[in-house]
Order: sequence, then structure tokens, then C-alpha cells
Amino acid sequence: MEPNSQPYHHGNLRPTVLRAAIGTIEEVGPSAMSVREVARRAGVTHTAVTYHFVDKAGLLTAIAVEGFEKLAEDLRHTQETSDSFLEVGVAYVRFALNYRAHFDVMYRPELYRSNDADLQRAKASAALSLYRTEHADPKQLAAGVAAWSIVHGFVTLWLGGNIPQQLGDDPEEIARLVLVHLQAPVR
Amino acid sequence: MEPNSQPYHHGNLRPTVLRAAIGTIEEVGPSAMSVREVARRAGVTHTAVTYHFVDKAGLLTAIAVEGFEKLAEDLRHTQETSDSFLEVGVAYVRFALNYRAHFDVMYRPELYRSNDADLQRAKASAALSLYRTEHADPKQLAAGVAAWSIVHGFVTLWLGGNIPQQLGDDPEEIARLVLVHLQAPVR
DNA sequence: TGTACATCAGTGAACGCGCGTTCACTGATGTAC
DNA sequence: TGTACATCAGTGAACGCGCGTTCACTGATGTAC
Repeated sequence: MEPNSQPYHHGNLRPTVLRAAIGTIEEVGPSAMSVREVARRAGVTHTAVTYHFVDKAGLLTAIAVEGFEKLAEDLRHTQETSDSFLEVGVAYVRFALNYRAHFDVMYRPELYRSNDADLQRAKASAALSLYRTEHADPKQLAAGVAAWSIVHGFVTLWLGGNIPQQLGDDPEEIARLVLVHLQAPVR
Repeated sequence: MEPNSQPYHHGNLRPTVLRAAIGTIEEVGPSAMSVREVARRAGVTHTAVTYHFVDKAGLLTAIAVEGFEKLAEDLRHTQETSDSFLEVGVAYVRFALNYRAHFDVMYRPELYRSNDADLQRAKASAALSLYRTEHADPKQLAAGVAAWSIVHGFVTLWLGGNIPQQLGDDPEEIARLVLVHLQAPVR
């Protein structure tokens, strides 16, 4: 085999394409991402991308699935290692910052296939981590939604550059200052 | 003048185009909106739209300005007529629901010209209504950000279909159930 | 161990489409004298 | 009151571009005998 020749078969193209897509989304956003640009970054033809993900929506669905799975895992891990309600919120913020492309896609369901089986499973898993229980009564549920809302709103505003600079430049630290204004949920 | 003939000069095209753009955004979202589709809806050539708004970003900037102005006005009005902190939050939710297209554009600054003078003025006016004071100390500021976060997060999640159905179908009512979990700000 | 063949994983060319922008133009309106 | 002319508010044709999708194809790999 020639040392510099490209092998015909990539061997590991699916994850390579996913990473390329995430890089593209980080730069131009999910709706401006194109299959052809992703293919260029991955170093293959755009039809190779289509072969693995069927179409553009399929590619974005795969990213959303990966995102919900990672979020569920992060939240679960934080709940196990810390019993601070506040730190679970901070974990949500950290996820959105570290996996911004995934986060952006996850909350734009019009871009992917919401009825995909893997997607629904991953989303349910994340919801379970958020609410900690499958069958909450309305009061508990409202408290859970309040927690989710404040943390989701905060990180969304932060990412959009809407948090006053006077509060500093460390989003996790600011998140703690903000989240203390939420009443601790009833256990 | 022929009764059915189209006058060459529309006479009131700018607002007509804005309404057409808002209708388009409500259906396809801000990033999928095109100048040509907006022009078709307004019943003029796409160059007429360009004439009034320079380009696509100019059109979206005008919508963002209109949105921030309306939001500032609504919040101010609520603060004057009600002294309930909670109802100001509900007013924010109501604005997002009633002016969804504006709301969607406002929080996608990559789509418009953030440095536009009118835009900055309108945005500052809305921020003043949100925080109620220009020079808040960090503690007050964090409380304000907490309030903004929970209400922004809630309505964003609602619009994305992420609020459990068990809480009902009236977003304003659910907002009240959720917002009570925020500690009332120090006055 | 060798071979035939199905399947997997990609290539590359072609398609039609809608887009934003530019440009020369025209019809209507407002204003100065 | 009339007229000339500048300006405003649009038209319509043309451009080049990147896009998603389709299709016939090829090279590499895995498997049955």
C-alpha cells in the first residue's frame, strides 16, 4: 500500500462525519449546515454522507440522539456524585457549553425527525434524569419544570450574549449566583 | 383609474412587507425565510423589498427592532398596572406567544445587524424594563437575571413542545405555577 | 487454502431549483419657478 | 395655473452559486463451499 494513498474504504466514516457536522454547526449554526460542507470537512464525497445518514435530517437526528444521551448521562452522573440540587443545574449549563452544537440541534426539533425511535428513547432518558421520577404529581412536576426553565433560560441567554457583563465571564459561577434564587424543590 | 388595476406605487409597502415577513417566519422559521418568498406574499417584486430594507439582514433587523420595542412597551405597561412581580413574568410569556416570529428573530442575533443604532436603542429599552434600574448592584442584577432566565426558559421550552402535557394546555396558567418557585426579588 | 460471488462503502457526474444581488429601466409624485 | 425636472418607488431580466437528490458505477471486504 502506498503510504500517502487514500484507502477507498474509510473504515470509520460515520463518527468522522458526525464530528465534521458538529464542527460545522459550531461555526455556522444548525440550519446553515449543509451535507456538502460536512462531506468536504470529512474528506469524502457528499454521497458518502448520504449513504450513512440517508439525508440531512437523518444526520441532524443522529446528533440530537447523541446529545440527549450525553445529557442524560451527565445529569445522572452528577446526581450520583453530588446531592446538591444546584450542581445538577450547573451540570446542565456545563453540558450546553461543552456540547453547544448538540444543544443547539436538540432544541430545534423542526430540523430533525422527532418520531425517530432512538431519538425518543434518548429524550425520555434525559427527561427521566431531569425529573428524577417517571410519575410525578403536578406539584413536583411544576417544581421540576421551574428548575429546568431557569437553567435552560440562563444558558440560552448566556449563549446569546444576553447576560450583563458585570456579572463576570465564568458562566458556571454566574449560574450558581442565579440558581440560588430558585426555591429548592420539595423532596 | 381601472378598479382592478394595481397601482404602480404601493404607497404603504414597508409595513406590508414586515407583515409578510412575519407571516413567513411563523411558518418556516427565521433562517428559512427568504426575501423572494416575502416579496411574493406582499405581492411585489423582490427588488422592491431590497429597496426598502437593503438586504435580508436589514429586513430581519427591522423585525428585531419592532420586537424589542413592543416587548419593552408590554413590560412597562404591566409594571404600571400591576405590582405583581409574577405578572410581569407572565407578560413576557404572553409577548413571546403573541409575537412568536419577533421573539424567534430577537434571540438569533447572528441573523441581523446587532450593531444597528435603532436595534441597540430598542434592546436597551427592553433591558431597562426587565431590570427596572440602570445601575443595579450585582445582587439585584443576579436576581433580575434569575427572573429573566426562568421566564425565558419556560416559554422557550413551551414553544419547543418540551413542557409535560400533564400540566395542561394554557401556557400562561402553567407559567404561574412555575414562576412561584422563584424567590421574589428584594425590593 | 483457493475461488466465486454477494454485499458493503464509497465515487463522480448530472439534474433542476431557489436563492441573493446587480443593473438598466420606467412610472408616479413632489417641488421650484 | 402650467411646466420642467429631480426624486421616489417600483419592475423585470440576468448572473452565478450552492444546495439536496438521483443514478450508474467501482473498489474493497466478507462468506460459503
